[in-house]
Amino acid sequence: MSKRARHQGELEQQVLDVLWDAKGQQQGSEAVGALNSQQIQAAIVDGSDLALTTVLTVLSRLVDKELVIRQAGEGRSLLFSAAQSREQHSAELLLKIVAEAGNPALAFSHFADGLTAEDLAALRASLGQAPA
Amino acid sequence: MSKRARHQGELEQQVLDVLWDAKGQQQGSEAVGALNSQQIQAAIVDGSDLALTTVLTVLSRLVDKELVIRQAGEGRSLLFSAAQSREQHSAELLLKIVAEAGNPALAFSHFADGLTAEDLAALRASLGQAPA
DNA sequence: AGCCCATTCGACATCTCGTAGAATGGACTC
DNA sequence: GAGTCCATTCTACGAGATGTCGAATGGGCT
Repeated sequence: MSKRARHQGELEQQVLDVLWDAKGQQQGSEAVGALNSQQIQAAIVDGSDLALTTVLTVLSRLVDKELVIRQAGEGRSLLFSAAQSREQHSAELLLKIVAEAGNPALAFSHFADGLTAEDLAALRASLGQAPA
Repeated sequence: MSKRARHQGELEQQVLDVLWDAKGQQQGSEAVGALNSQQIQAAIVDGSDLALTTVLTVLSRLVDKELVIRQAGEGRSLLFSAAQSREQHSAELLLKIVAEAGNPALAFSHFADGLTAEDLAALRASLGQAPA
């Protein structure tokens, strides 16, 4: 035996991470962080040797969830890329939670209490304000 | 056949909502929003007539997840209550996302862009700052 | 002791996710 | 044009989470 089936979306997350990292280091060219299946397979650390089809299946599911974009590449190959940056994705998750929160103001207050000083400063900065 | 099985955690969410609402309107007494199974069953809108055992099963799973607290009530009955307020729970989710975000500062910036003016003001207020 | 009712157990169905072998189909070769 | 290769797609199965209950249990009460 070898790789115990990861839990709850772990593999999907790893694939997304690979794609996000690729998108991050895009150097001004055209193909913004688009990778083919084998590049993705190779980039998944984990030490485990996942079958290429496994990677493709996951990719396919991520495309269905609109988290990944699939486009034609050289010849019959396909290229995959993250639909958004890691941070845009995080922001979307944050917004969704706020939207579902009964009392956003109260939730924010608890949220602020739990943030590290560093993150707190970053948040203030992104709100375009000087620290209190 | 009748109510098609809700999707992905829908019922658990509804039960939590009932418990959160109950906790919200606690009127200073002792039993802070603690309800018994039938009260919860009755409070679940949905029009569907869920079996009491179904509600109990869900409750039991929520207790395992430590989202709900179970305590002894009158006689052999049990009382259930939300472990935290809806907002504390939201805040926890927000913090978890921030913790997993690669670049919190960037994520915050996208987050702020997506907030409504009202929520933005609330967030600023909770950071102890005056609006820009 | 026997009855009642709240609670707990055990089950089954569906969906999501990990994992991958078999089947397909187009491109390239001879 | 038939044969071969290889990327992609299909199909499948196992495990875990969740929805949904009926059957079995167990503590009180009469």
